[in-house]
Amino acid sequence: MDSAEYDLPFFHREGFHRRTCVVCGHAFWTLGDHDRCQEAPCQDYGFIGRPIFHRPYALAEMRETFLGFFERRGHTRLRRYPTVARWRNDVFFTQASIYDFQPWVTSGAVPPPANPLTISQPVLRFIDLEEVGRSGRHFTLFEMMAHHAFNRPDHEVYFKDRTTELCHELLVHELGADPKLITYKEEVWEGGGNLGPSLSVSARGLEVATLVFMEYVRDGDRLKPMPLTVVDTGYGLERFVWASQGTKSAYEAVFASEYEELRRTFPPREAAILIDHARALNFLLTDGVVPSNSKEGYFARLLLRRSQRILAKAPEAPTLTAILDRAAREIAQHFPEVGAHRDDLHEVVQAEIERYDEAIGRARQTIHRAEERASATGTAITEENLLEWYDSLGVPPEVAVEELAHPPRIPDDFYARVAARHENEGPTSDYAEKTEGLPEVPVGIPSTEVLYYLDPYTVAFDAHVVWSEGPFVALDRTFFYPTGGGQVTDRGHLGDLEVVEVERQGPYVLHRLERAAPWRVGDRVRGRVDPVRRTQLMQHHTATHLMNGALREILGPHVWQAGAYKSPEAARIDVTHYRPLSKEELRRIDRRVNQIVREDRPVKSYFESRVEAERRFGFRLYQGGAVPGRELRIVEVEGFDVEACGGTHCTHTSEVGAIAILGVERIQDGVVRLSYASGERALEIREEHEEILREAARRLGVPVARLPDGIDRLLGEIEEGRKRRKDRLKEDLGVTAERLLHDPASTETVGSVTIIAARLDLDRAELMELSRLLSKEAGRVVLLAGEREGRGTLFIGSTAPGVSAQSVIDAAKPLFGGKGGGNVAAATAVGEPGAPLLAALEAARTHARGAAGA
RNA sequence: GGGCACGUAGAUCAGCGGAAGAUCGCUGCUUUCGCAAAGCAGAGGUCGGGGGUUCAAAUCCCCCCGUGUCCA
Repeated sequence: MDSAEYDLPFFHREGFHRRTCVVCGHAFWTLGDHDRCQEAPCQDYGFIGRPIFHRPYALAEMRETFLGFFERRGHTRLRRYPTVARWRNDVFFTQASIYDFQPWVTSGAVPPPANPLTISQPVLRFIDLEEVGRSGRHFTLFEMMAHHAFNRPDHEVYFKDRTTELCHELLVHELGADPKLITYKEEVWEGGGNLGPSLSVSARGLEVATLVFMEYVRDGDRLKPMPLTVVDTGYGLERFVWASQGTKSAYEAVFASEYEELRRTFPPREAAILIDHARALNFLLTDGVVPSNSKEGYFARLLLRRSQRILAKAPEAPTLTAILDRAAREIAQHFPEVGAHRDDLHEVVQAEIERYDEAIGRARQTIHRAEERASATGTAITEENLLEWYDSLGVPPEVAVEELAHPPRIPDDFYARVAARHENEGPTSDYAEKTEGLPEVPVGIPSTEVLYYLDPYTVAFDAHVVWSEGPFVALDRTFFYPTGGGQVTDRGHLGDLEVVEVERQGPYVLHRLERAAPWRVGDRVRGRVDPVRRTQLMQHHTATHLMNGALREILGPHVWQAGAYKSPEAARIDVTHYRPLSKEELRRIDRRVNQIVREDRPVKSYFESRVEAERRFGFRLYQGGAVPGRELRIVEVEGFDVEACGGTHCTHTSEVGAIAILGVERIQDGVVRLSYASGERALEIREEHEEILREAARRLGVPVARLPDGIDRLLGEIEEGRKRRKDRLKEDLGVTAERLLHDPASTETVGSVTIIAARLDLDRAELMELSRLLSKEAGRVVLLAGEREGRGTLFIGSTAPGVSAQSVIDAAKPLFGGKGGGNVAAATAVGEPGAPLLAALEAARTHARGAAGA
């Protein structure tokens, strides 16, 4: 990056000089007399005991100071976004304040909610997990304070110069830092194909802020200017608080009395982990993450189980829920949604603790059995076992070691070795910003005016073609709803041609036709949306909102939508929940949604400013993920459910018709899926189901009401028949056994051994069973030959000590081309088709006599 | 989303190529006024489902389903 990028008028106005750090070699700007950039590790911490700011600030006070400062300088204060970045598929969590505005706002597709803006965004950094409590400055969750500006060519807000000036003013004038302490180190930021210069702001060894200027797009080796430049700043609130207090670690400054209370029971590191995790968990759980074994849920589980493990060491410690409540009280002062719904949160946590206990309990048995086996075989439990148990059973090594009488040493690089086990795993193809082969619409084409929001019932309209390529057509206006928000595409006709798919491409709605479009730009076409399909989609979409509302009402506010799909045939919603739904819960949900339908509540769809909508409804709005834009489209089922949603909806709940729940399944740990249908489809499906029931009842010859009994009876009969056949076979074989024992032709005695030989028409399993009956007493050798489908089978059983069934079969095998084997007690072989089975039986007899006589 | 482990009697599990087992629970009998307990006898299994390899599969291989767990 060209050094001119950093040569800001502000630096010259204020009299900064540009230096080069003698340690890291980076250039930096300063008013002081530094030869180092003031950032760790080039510079040791110098602020411990020597605060950077003019007085100590508490967390809330510092947050307010920051936001107020930028508000007074023309920034709009925004509320935080959820910590779970449901609106993106490349990450699980919001990891920086700018994530709130990616990709739509930063790409220019959607105007920013305010410009410039300031925000305190709680962000999660699981990468730092191991450092928490160790480094003194890392947090799993921290508040990234930021001011952002988005500059278009026709509307420049501010960029590098003003950003740096604001930062400096904050540090020096607002917080009273000595201007000579501060350094602005030149760095290059790059991410997602964009890059630009950045300044990292440090004082006395502590980096307090990063000022990033997203300015270029990488185009091969060259840099192209971005149409929209972005000021992306990040100020660590916790670091500011720490810098103002100069305490030994950041935790004391940030968590104050909370931390002190835990320190009475725990050493510094553990106290820090507990309080840090409690804060992160409060946000995660409030934002609808349910602990589970995959995706977002796993991180909640990780924090929860880690905390629980620490707590288990100290019986006198408060419970996890108590610690969470304590932390929530602090957080709720600024983020009131975090303090709400405590009982529900307790249940989620309690359920997870129980599951953890169960997992460890199960693992304990496995560990004990493994140790018993090891001591029996004279081997030892190894480090490898510890790794295995952690990986597959979830047993932390220190827990495993406690269970063992002769434990191995826990390797120092335990977790590194766990990571190594996972090294060769397949790639996670997450970054799926799919464009699905839609054609690019050239610049300059007027964007599509979408009409379906004006009136979801209008299905016929006239419009003009503004662009077309092959089967794709863009119109100046359309009533066709494109695939989006889990609602599948409208279909219908443009002119005489069928519209098979409608999709959104930036500001355009593209209609895909059954074949190439015959029209030219400017042609007028008649559009007709398939009204039956549209109606069904609207009913399913509105029904989905009703389900969502009822689920939250009945299961609790931890329920968040984790996905939804509405097709003309049926709809489904996936929600976060920590246990399978009971029959009773399902019944109540069914009753409730249908009650709301009958109540014929108005469903209002309207646009409202984000700020106002969030103020009125909170973050519950973002059930389908955060929605961009200054204006939100709100779909409100009066007094029941409100969501930000772009779909087409009924205007009254009664239009949904009946809702029929078709199925519930646990699609993943922590996520439950409900399938249902409404309107005509509900009736159709009910009819189909009834027909199936009637037909089943007819075939069973019972009335529908007695179907379950009928099935029981049928199954009972099958079972009984099976048992009877088995008994009969046993009986028949018993008779055969008696006959053989008393038939001199088949029985002979050699010394103390009785040899029984016979040829029978039985299969292998039957021969085995018969042999078993014949050799109940010791000193018997049983030689049985059977033939089925032209292939002879020989079965040998022996309870005579000197006669090995294996060796008998080996002696007989060559005579009938037999293949097989066995052990001393039993052996079997099957011969070639047509081979002399009797000769083999004779050979077996001869061998048995020899062995018995010897 | 990926790796690993697991799925055998009502429950907990053993068996890991050659004739399906143990413990607890259950049923009956003996003993007892009764209970607990003990002894004896017995019932209870498509070894998660489907393919394949093999003379032979609970056991080895592949696919699917379910559960647990670790990692992103």
